[in-house]
Amino acid sequence: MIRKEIKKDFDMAECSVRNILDRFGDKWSLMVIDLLREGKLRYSELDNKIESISQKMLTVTLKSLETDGLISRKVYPQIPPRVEYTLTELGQTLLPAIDMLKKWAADSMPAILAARSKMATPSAP
Amino acid sequence: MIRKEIKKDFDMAECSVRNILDRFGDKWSLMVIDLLREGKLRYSELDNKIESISQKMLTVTLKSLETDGLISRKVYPQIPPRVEYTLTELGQTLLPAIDMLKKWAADSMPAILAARSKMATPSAP
DNA sequence: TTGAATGGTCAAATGTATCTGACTTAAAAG
DNA sequence: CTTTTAAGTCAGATACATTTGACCATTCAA
Repeated sequence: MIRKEIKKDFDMAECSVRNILDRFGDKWSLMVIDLLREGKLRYSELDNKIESISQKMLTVTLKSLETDGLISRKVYPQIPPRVEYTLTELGQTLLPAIDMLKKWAADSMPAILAARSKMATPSAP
Repeated sequence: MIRKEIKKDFDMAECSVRNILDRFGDKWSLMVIDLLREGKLRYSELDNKIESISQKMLTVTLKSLETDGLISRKVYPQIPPRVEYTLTELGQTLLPAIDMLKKWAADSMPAILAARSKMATPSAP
């Protein structure tokens, strides 16, 4: 997402790993979706929970997720403004896949760390 | 992956979406794994199948996947050289998650495209 | 003796995702 | 009259992923 390639909108025929990464391979999109799984969150709440994100990227990420119909944005015409974000039904359908990835990461971490330290000492004396 | 953050090796406790993206959020890693699902492939075969990848990025991607124990690299001491890459068992465990993502993308594409065109014409005239 | 093929490496240039910091709007509180 | 708040916007700088193009070693075939 965010990239130009998206506009080249995705090739129904190919539907490869590339399309997924074009959408979610950025730094924040999946994280925002994951945070919204429990319900509504305001802009500032997301900002606090993620901490390291810049305002600009939070705005950009939320906008692109909204454009794709994965989250919805509700504005309350108050002062100061109040904006709440929730997952749409479409957005919710992504959660099982995210969970699977998270589970894979949790299960595989020991093996990955082991492989990595093996590379550090390639059967050295 | 490839980024520095990886070295900061990943926080067993957090195990969030971030760790996954730090590993696979790049442009090529998941694609390589997906291509290797059917069996061995030589360097040049991967190069041909992906087309748009540069030699350098193919090398870098393969090396980092090997370091993480997801693929294995077998060199045949011939001239000209022959190098074959295969998924390790660990690498294979990632396939179901990839499949789930691909299925999600295929299923959700119509809805995403619809949402996107709705944003293009926000109930205008 | 030149060229092709394989699996690379390296330096430098490019592209683009992301960050920083300043600014905005409107009302309400001090 | 100044500050605070929420949810942004904008310009400019930075970081880093990726590409381009040159190069290497070795052997066989022309």
